[in-house]
Amino acid sequence: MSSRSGEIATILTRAIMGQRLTPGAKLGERELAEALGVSRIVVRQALIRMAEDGLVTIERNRGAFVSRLSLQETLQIYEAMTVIEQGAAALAVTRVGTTAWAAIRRQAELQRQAAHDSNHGLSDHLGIGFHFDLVRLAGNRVLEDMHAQLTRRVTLLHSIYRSEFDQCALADDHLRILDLIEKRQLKKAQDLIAEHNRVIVKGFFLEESEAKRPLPLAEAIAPFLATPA
Amino acid sequence: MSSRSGEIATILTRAIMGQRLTPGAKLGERELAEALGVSRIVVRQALIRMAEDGLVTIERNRGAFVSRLSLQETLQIYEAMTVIEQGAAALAVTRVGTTAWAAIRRQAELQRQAAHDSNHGLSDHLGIGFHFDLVRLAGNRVLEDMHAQLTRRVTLLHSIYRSEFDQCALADDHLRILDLIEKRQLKKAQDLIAEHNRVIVKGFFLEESEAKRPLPLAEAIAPFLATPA
DNA sequence: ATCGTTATATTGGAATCCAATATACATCAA
DNA sequence: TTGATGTATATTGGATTCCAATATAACGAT
Repeated sequence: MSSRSGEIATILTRAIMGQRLTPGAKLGERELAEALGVSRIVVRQALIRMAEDGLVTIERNRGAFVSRLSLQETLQIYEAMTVIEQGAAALAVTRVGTTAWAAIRRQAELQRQAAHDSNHGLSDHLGIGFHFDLVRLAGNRVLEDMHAQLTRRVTLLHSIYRSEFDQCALADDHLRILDLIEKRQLKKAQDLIAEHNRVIVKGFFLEESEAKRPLPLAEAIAPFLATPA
Repeated sequence: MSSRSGEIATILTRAIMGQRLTPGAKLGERELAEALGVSRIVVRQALIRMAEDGLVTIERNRGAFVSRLSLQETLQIYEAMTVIEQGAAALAVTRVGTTAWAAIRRQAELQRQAAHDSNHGLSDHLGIGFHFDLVRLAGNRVLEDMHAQLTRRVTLLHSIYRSEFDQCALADDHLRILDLIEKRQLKKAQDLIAEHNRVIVKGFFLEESEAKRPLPLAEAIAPFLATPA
């Protein structure tokens, strides 16, 4: 990112994705400017960027807050993600057999291993990566960017709801999706993608997590200040 | 829009969509600030917004320009639009028979009339509206917004390439798409959507239009200064 | 004509200032 | 005590001014 405000936006986005800034948190300009060592203007520009992305909500004369997702918005985001992933699956058919295809398959199997070994952290990480990689297989940057944006927005959910997933089932789904695409059973693959995402959404709303105590702003962003490549 | 920069962004977006600001046009901060009667800061924030949207490209220390679309980007945008419209079609199946459905059907038939009467302007207008309405039928705001963004971006093409479409064929496609959805032949409907969009893309690249002389900035945005509701 | 140098203009950003307004606080009435 | 009202304060949105970095243009020398 060549601009200061872009860097700031990246830092704040990381803080949100890392669940150190949770929905509803106030993002005061002065406070952020001080914590980040930049002027208010740059902070504001960063917040505008993030508002455009949907991660932040700016209220006139009240300031910026980490966005809250309504139930309806959540459902619509997941529905949109499903649409994109289904489309990506259709486009990815032509990629079967490439090295990229082999890679995603390997990852999916690693995830299955991790899930069966109850390595929740790794399994979760690989699971998220799968959806990413599937879209990347489509070879369409525009689609990829839109999907990434939706992914960022649903991260807001993780900060509120604590979900209990059947990691094994999810990992198995991933492998089955790949199988179906390989066998050119696109319709079935797309149906499974839809079902798979429905399960994920349901997982979120089964139980609401205890409210996490919000961190002080400066503390929340601290780990992300050093901007590694 | 509650913020000044949002209003400015809207004005500039309209100017681009109205093809008064064409790809490559320099959007000088000072010049715009003067023409719009606001400070440079607000203009910059507006440009940042639009850059996030893809309509504007900001180059470090060089300024903002109306984005140019590469051939590859164009293809990917249309591919993404196709994916979204196909997904929307799937979701719209449940809307068959509603008043909204009747409305889009009426519009599509109006377009066919206009096309057969060689009323190019009206036909074109209704044709664009069709794709919009189809996505709106899905009842998913997130999907709708993404589609609208892609639509804004492809407008950049209109400013460069002059296309010769077979308006009648396009209008007929629209009606056939509706027919297929009504008959629950989703796969065929989606295939037709894909083919339909492929034809549109091809139409753009058949012949390059004469270069339009760029308007002076102030003149370009003049018609959009009065912001009607 | 080509290359290097200088001059100029523009951007990116900081610091300061101010109006509008939302929130908090205090005061007062029931 | 509780509710309503008015005041104080803090924050935002924006304007203005200033400056460094740098890209572009103008210019001159070879």
